[in-house]
Amino acid sequence: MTRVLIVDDEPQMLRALQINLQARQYTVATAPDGTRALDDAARTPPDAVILDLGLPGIDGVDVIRALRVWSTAPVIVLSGRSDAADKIAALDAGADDYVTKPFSMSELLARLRAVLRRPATEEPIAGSAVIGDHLVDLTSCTVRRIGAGEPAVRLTPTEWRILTVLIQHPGRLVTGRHILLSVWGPGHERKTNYLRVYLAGIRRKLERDPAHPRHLLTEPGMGYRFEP
Amino acid sequence: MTRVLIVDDEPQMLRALQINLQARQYTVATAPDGTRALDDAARTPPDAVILDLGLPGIDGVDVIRALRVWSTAPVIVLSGRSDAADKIAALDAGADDYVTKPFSMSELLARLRAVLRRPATEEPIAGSAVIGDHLVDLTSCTVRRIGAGEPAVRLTPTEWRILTVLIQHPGRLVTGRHILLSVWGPGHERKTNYLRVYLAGIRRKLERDPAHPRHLLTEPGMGYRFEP
DNA sequence: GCAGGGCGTTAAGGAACCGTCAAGGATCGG
DNA sequence: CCGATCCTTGACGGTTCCTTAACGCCCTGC
Repeated sequence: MTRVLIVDDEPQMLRALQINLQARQYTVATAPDGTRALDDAARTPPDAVILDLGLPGIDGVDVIRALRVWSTAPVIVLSGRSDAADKIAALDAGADDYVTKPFSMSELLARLRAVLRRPATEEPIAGSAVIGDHLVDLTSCTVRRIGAGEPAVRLTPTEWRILTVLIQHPGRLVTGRHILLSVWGPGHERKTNYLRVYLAGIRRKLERDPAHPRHLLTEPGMGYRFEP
Repeated sequence: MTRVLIVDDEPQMLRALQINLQARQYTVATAPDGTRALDDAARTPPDAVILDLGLPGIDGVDVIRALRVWSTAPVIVLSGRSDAADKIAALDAGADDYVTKPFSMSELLARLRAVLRRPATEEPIAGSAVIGDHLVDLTSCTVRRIGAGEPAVRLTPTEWRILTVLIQHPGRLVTGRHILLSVWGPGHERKTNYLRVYLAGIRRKLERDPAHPRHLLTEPGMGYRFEP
């Protein structure tokens, strides 16, 4: 059964969506704000998320980002605002579609079918990894020194994105081109010097001996590999 | 470089899209109608398609269906019609997104980034093979010594490409010309000495007795054969 | 027996790649 | 406005890899 998480603070809208989805045999979970949505998603991972942007508390775009750290479930954004800037922010944060209110229920259902159609969830995503004597946790974006409890190391946003790509393919080779596409987007495939700079930084922060890495390996001419 | 096929019958719109996409480093192909779009897509498969629904000739929805028979490239539909019924028809035919005119160019670009973000790569069929006491895994580009867990052997990019060609035709003869074409491309069919050098290197790394190979065999005057 | 072609092996030069450092620009918050 | 942080960019030295040439072996046909 396909599991859909609906996040909306208006009870009416929540109820309307819930009824329509359940009538189509979807399993529905609901949350009234971003915090509880992330909580529910972490406990029982959904197959898709319908997310209202006008939430109390956390900003909707931040909810998408937090979700994208560990989940690839498609996210359809609902919003009353039709500004291009809002749409771009949500889509670039990781949303799969953006629907402005008022919307047709049957259109929303068609868009839901569209995002669910693609090759369901691929490989289970690793949420954490051990590098050197550090525990890297992608779900909470923290690095703790093993033994000590203090988050001694801080990584920059770009460093997190690169690490995420590598850790999500444990043991496998990841080409430089793939990292550049995932992190910087199309048009940056040639800037291999970025990788050199950032990998050096990440290794300096995490590896025990940055000059002789044991987990973040370089395959000359091929790319990089995270070796658990 | 990401390749985008734009299908639109209005030269103005076509040109505007083309300029904007090329400025973002996309490779752009264009087609004025459905027939030529399908033709172009079949010849050089695009990574994404932007499709105007108001086309002369074939109906846009049929173009989507025809494309979906063999391609999984994401399709973004442009349309002047905002009826829910039209959207549903296009989305259920296999489109990934539906944008109504007039639209913001930056929004369209964001939606393009969103649909291109997905798994992106249908992985080329790969496999694994046992050579000597080594397990060669093409999907992760690793060589592990059977028994031990350490990846003791490292192969260079060219060695991987040659091995891939051979392993993907197990038990069958592969001509030297075919390997040279696959690995070095057209114009290098005569450089058979490359093969001698690299096959020697691969055998030295993988075969138990490189002088008397048991898996990477030479067929004198013909080519090479991978014997599982 | 001998010449010749195809193949295996080795070594060296040059190109491409990678790690490192440092400086300049962009962005954000105070 | 200023400082801090992060991203971008260029340069340099070291390493790996690709290319090329040379030499020896084996087999074949004469």
